[in-house]
Amino acid sequence: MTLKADTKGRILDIAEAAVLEKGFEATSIDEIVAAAQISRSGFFYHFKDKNALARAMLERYIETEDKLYDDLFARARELNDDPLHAMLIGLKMLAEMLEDMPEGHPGCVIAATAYQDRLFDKGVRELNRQAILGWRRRFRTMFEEIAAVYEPREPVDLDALGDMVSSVVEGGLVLQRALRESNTAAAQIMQLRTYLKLLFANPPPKAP
Amino acid sequence: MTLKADTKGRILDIAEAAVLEKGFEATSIDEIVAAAQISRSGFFYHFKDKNALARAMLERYIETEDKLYDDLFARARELNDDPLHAMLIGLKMLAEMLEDMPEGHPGCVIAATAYQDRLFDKGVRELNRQAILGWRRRFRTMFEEIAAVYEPREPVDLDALGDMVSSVVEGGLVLQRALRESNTAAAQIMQLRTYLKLLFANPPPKAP
DNA sequence: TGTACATCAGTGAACGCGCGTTCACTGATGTAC
DNA sequence: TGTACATCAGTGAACGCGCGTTCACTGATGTAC
Repeated sequence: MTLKADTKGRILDIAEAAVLEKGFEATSIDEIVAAAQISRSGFFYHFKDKNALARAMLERYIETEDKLYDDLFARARELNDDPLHAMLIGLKMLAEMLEDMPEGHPGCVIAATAYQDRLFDKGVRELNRQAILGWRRRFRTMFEEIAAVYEPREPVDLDALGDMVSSVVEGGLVLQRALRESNTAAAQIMQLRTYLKLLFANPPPKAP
Repeated sequence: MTLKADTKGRILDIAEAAVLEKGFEATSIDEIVAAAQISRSGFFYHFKDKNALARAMLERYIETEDKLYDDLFARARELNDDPLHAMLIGLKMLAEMLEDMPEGHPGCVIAATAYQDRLFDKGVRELNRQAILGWRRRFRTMFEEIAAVYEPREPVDLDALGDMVSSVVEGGLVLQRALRESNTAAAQIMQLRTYLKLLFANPPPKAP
């Protein structure tokens, strides 16, 4: 990994932005290498074919997103040790983050590839699937912790509730892109937050 | 519109299915005409170019979806004249409909094109935008009616709540596609339903 | 310190295939008088 | 009822351009002895 160049990372940045605007098939290697200021063969030095680019793009995106969630909810937990309040703080921070992006959040690579999955091999599709399942587990664990303290007011499937974080983000981003607004996704996260407040409104059974 | 043929409708059916699997650019006119059993030039008799296909596809999809919402929530309202309960019944029916599709719901054309919008002209993008805004208005009106009877327990932005129906459907479908499950979207709608139950749980102020 | 070789990060030219689109044409059905 | 013309729903061949991929090659840097 050279300091100055990092051509591979540059290619991935360019590809990601282009894929979110036009889709994978419509993003040509020619346009990528032109923007990255290398030759076509330079591209094939880094990626054996176009599918390898898709896989690398997804792997990097998932890693980044996982780390973001790790950091964000860890910080939230530092601010308040109660699992419910930590979750509410984390969602607020997530909403603020999305709203503060100058050009609006560009969208989610997972959603983009989910609607083009026949273009990719089984490995890429499985990567996508595992990412979503990972988020389900992540948030389910957090909701279990909350439900152990605050009894839910309505019966609730914790897997579905875990999925709801991803679902609301993905749905919000679809709407935001289609509307060409910049705060739709943040508003949807705030709705989820209100839902959780109402769902877990019962005070802890035993206050020490 | 010939009875036997309806070639144009057949083309749109085939194109829609293909676009949801691979995206618009990767769906070739050749594969469409092969499936529709006409020649390439037959395609260009019905659509002046590929962008016209996209527009027609979206127009038809939006019309179908609007009619579906019209029918579904009208039926729900017939079953219960209370606006809240009608909404809850409507959402349940929507969830059941999604869950009962044998192959799982194929996905939403709006979402697919939202992540490929640079491929289309301004007209198509605006069509997309207006569809989402139409759904926002539709559901906002219904929520206003509900809020006039049941005071919300938490302050809530009714535009965002209106968007939430689309958002949860879109998000659920993204997850469902990525997971290759068939009931994810339905489960998300049921979460929204629980949210609404909690949000509008206060009984009507004046029972007659 | 010098030399030999290996690896890294590319270049430039060429390939053939598939794509969207155009064009002149056609046979069946509908309409005017 | 017959004829002339128009419209509908296509066909078949050809077009040129852009795409992903391959191949032989290269100059700079790193490593072994």
